[in-house]
Amino acid sequence: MTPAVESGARRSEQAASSAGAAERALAHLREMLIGGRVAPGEAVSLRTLARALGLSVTPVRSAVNRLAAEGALIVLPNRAVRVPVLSAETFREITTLRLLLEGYAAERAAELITRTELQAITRAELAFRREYEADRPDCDRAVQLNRLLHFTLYRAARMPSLTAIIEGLWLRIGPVLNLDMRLDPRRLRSGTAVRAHARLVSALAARDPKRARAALAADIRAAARRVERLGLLDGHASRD
Amino acid sequence: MTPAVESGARRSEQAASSAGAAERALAHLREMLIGGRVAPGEAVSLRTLARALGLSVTPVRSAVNRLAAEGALIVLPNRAVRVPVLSAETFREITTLRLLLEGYAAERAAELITRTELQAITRAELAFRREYEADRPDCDRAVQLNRLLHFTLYRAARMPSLTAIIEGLWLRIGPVLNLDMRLDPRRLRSGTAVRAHARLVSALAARDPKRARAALAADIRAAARRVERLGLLDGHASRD
DNA sequence: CCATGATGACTGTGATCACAGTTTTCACAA
DNA sequence: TTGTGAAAACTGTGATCACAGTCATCATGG
Repeated sequence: MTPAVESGARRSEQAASSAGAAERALAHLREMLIGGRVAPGEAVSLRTLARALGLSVTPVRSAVNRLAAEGALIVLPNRAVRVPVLSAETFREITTLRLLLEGYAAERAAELITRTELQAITRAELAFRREYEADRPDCDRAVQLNRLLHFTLYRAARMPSLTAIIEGLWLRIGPVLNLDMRLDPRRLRSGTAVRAHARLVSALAARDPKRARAALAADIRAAARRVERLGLLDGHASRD
Repeated sequence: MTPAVESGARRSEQAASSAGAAERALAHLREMLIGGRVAPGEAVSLRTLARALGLSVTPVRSAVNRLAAEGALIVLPNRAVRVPVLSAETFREITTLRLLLEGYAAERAAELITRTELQAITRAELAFRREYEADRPDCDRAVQLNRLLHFTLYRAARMPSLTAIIEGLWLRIGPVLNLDMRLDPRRLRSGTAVRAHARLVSALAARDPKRARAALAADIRAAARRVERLGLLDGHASRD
């Protein structure tokens, strides 16, 4: 695999994931982005990342290129790679697309969802609510649960390509959404989000497409409003 | 740039496009795919392609990876790269998404389109119709005009991310759509397509979103019906 | 004539290096 | 202290090579 004597590469850590190195780098970056563990505007270095993952630059570059193609990363004219800072305009466009696509997915899911899937969503909703009602909520876990809830819903629509497109959108808004969630002192979101989630679950149980869509739309719109209000976008009215 | 004495690489052909090598490879592949110049199931070799383009495998691999990420190419378990053969199911899913997304774009475009853009679309429509009414229609040109017509429409919706997503869908169905158009002895398509295009232009001129969407939907549905009827999909009822 | 096995030409992947920039840093002078 | 400039350390990119695996070809033995 390595022409030289596998000098710098860690073979020991390879056992962590049996997949290819490029896939591992991609998964890592995706997790960073949609988990909001990187801030918008932050620089990403191929070599640094490669060293951190115990890989060479080749698979890392492959992953970065893919993400850049989806708009989840940008390469500046300098060719430097950064996490993009969304303009208000771009953010609104993505929100519109989310309403269209995730709304459609919710409608279909309401018709096609299985009992098992509904149970999974219900469990996620419960855990999410509990996390936010806790004294010291764990942001990482809440983000993860929110994602689980949404994507089991989307997968229930039985349209893999649609799910993939939605994932692409989440990848782009992940940093701002979760930057927000981290900055948020307490539960600016939880109120509306928890309510919307509850309505969603109830609509799914009733197999009511319209209500499912409405509930999801409320969730999306609330999150969007919050982000815009906090001024995390490029038209930065960040007060301080 | 090249560590060795730039042995195999052609520096002479580089003047063709000033962009990076990876971008050139990507553009080439995209053109092949959405132009339908490669057949579904056809194999793609990195080294062969690199040699054809006068590049090394690195930029070609980058391009292939991106396309594979979008589903426009697939890597088999053998790791061999091929143009995917769409299953009927996948094709129907993409058609559904096209109706949703391109339909939405058409609605917005009907409201936002400028006079210049409308003129461009009108011109494309005229040229497209003439091409099909010709004695010996030029398939390549017809495909190109069709694409021009659709995408100036989508761009008129002023949602770059939406346009990008639609491009991704076209990339995946390009091979079958145009394989069809090449196989098609004459104008199975032209009738409905030309009619739909005409209705589209008229709706745009009237700035009527609903009619624009309906006309576009008719176009998409007609193309989908044709592909399914010809049995170009994975549930291959290919008679011979 | 057909089955079979070995060899050789392919496949993509990953590591490494050379390169051309850009950015940062840091020393030196005004 | 502040400007200025040179150098060093970084940035991504592309080419090349070593590798492991698959596939096809073809010779050989039945």
